[in-house]
Amino acid sequence: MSVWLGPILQESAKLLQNDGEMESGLKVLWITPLRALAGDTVNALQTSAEQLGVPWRVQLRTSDVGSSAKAKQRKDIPDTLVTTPESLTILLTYEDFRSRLTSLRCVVVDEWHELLGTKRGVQTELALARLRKFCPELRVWGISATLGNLEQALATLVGPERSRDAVIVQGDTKKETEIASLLPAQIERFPWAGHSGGTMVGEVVGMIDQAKNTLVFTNTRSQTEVWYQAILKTRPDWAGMLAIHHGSLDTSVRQWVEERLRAGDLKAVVCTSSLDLGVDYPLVEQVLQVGSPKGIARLVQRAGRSGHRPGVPSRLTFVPTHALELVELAAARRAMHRRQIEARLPENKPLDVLVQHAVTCGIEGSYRSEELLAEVRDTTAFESLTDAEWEWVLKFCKEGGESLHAYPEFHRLQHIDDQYCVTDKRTVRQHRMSIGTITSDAEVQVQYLKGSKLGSVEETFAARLKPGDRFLLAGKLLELVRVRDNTAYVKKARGNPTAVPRWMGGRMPLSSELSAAMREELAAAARGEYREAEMEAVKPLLVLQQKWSRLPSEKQLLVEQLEFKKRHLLLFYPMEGRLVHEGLAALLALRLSRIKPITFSIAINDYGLLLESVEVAPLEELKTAELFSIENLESDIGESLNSTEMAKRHFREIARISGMIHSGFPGRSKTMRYLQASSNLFYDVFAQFEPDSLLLQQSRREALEKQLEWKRLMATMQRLESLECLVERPKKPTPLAFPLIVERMRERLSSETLADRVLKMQQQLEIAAAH
DNA sequence: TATTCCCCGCCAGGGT
Repeated sequence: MSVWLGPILQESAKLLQNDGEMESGLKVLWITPLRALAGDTVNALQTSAEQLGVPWRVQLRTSDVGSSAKAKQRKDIPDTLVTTPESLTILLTYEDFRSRLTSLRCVVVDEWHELLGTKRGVQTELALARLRKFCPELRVWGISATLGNLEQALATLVGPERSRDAVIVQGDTKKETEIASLLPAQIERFPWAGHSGGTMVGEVVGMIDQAKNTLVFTNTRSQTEVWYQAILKTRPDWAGMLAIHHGSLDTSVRQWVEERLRAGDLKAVVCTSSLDLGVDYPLVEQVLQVGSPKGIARLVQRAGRSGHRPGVPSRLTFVPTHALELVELAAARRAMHRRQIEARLPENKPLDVLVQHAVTCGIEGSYRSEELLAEVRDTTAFESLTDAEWEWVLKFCKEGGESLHAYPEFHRLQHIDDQYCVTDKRTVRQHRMSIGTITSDAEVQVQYLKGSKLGSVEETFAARLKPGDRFLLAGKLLELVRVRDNTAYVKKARGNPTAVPRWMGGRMPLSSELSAAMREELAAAARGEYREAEMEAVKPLLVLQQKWSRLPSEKQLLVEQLEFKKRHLLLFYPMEGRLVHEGLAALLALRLSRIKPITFSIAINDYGLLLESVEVAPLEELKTAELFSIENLESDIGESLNSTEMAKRHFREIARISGMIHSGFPGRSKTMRYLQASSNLFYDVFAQFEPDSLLLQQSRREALEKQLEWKRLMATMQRLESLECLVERPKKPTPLAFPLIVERMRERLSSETLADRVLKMQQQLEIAAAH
């Protein structure tokens, strides 16, 4: 970070000097998406200012700043303010803030790639449009990691009007990134399926031992807990030098880990992407990645945690958890060298965020409809907002729309003398408390009886625990004593855990770019070209796939049909990530069952999908074109999946952001059940009284896009339609089929029985392969 | 809703 701040501050100081006499007041506003980054940014900016001889006061404004300090700050404003999008929006609700902005010359948005493509990004766009209106001469700078769509990122940051005159400045030092893999000694003995990577613990411990310090990235929070225990079991002498870091640990625990890491006295930290960003650790020598990186950008980002200095290469070692992940890695490396980094696509017209903004602006002062509309259209997100949509938004803020007008608490905006404003004190207070676009599931805090906090688990997990049950959190074995007031009180325990908490995170699919690169790598293997070390390692398995079935070229789609344990299996391998496969599986099952009434069971992973049935599926009777036709796609999806239920669940987010439901005070959230129940109620009321409500429409659209990757599904179907369909009838489950069959079994078996069964199946297959 | 499944944010005003 310090690499960047110097020149940026110098530039801004120069520009300000050119503007003539320096006024007192706020000059630079620095927006960062991360609170953890804000404190360091303040220090770095203050140091740079002193070195440059610019007598500027730099201050922090986030939730970490106490309310009295915040109140003082509003009267005696510093020269530079470092803040988050949420805190900035709250500032924009104060009527005195506008008058303090006359001296503002420059806004810097740090880590813009993190905000772009999210509703937080849209919130930032709207805030920037306000600031530009208050200070027309404002300069806007963004700092971003490499992205597949930098031009679009720029346009979104500065707004449609100015994007032609805006410029992209790239660093001239090329960062070297080296990616290697821990290759299993014998690929035949290496798991064909699974995800934990347990077989690699020994090798990982060896790697950690050789380096001064290591970050071990895993894909899930529960995986960090399991890996932490596994490493410690192998090397008990590392107790105290090994730490754990993920998003469900208490801030105090995380800060302690970050400080120890910075001081350089930790051997290793097992973490999730909670350490992707944030504080810079020049001391990190080695980065390991356990399991699929899912995308090229993520891989590069994580590698970048090591060698965080100019001129020093970043290095990452990949630890596969099953054989096909080696293909992923080989593909990711080649894509990285071609600079094929994923794009982050900006959100388009999320009206829930606009509803929130319209109320925010009405608190700051009063406005005329056309006036705010023009300002809002000055963002890329709402550039194409129609008059009718805007009228609907205002009406919704004014009287809760068609459905809620009987309830005075939804009459948030008043319309007086052609001006809109908020007058009710309670509305103001409630609105400030619920500003922001991040919605999360209700969690139960976990703390010792003595009082120190450890972190949180999901409500559903806590509900299943009985006093005396033991579970892992923050690398410790804990025993539940009691649950009270949304807090689980625990004490240290001995023995083995009875449960490992699982958190429902997002279901990250393999990115389109990585999927495409993977298909290309497999196609090369089909031609006999094994171009990377990982591909050489996995070669025996791919040769087996070819022998028992086929490896498809990029112009072919492989379909396998086989009988297994008296069931008929139909397997497709589009390699498009799990979300697309989920929609596709439901759709194919529906279209096949129209020809012949069959019930299918479905399994999916990032590589393909499985349809299982008692009777054989009528595959020959459908042409590829009919199977993958995008005609009637929407109604077929609606019929095959419960898309109303999907939209209903998603509506909770929209109801929260648009201010229909409130989650209570920070840290004292109402329970999930309550929130889901009230958002369901709102959904039903809307569906009955205002079925064409724009927020309902948004909910349907977003549910499809976020839970099924709708656009990608359409593109996939068009791609599949044009491919040659290869139908193979292997006698045994092939290496590609195997993980899907395991996935299918998972639903019926406990995890231990499953592990045994997988081992047995694989051994049988190995014997078959030997012959 | 499901279970392998990242991360990120957060009031105000008056009292001591």
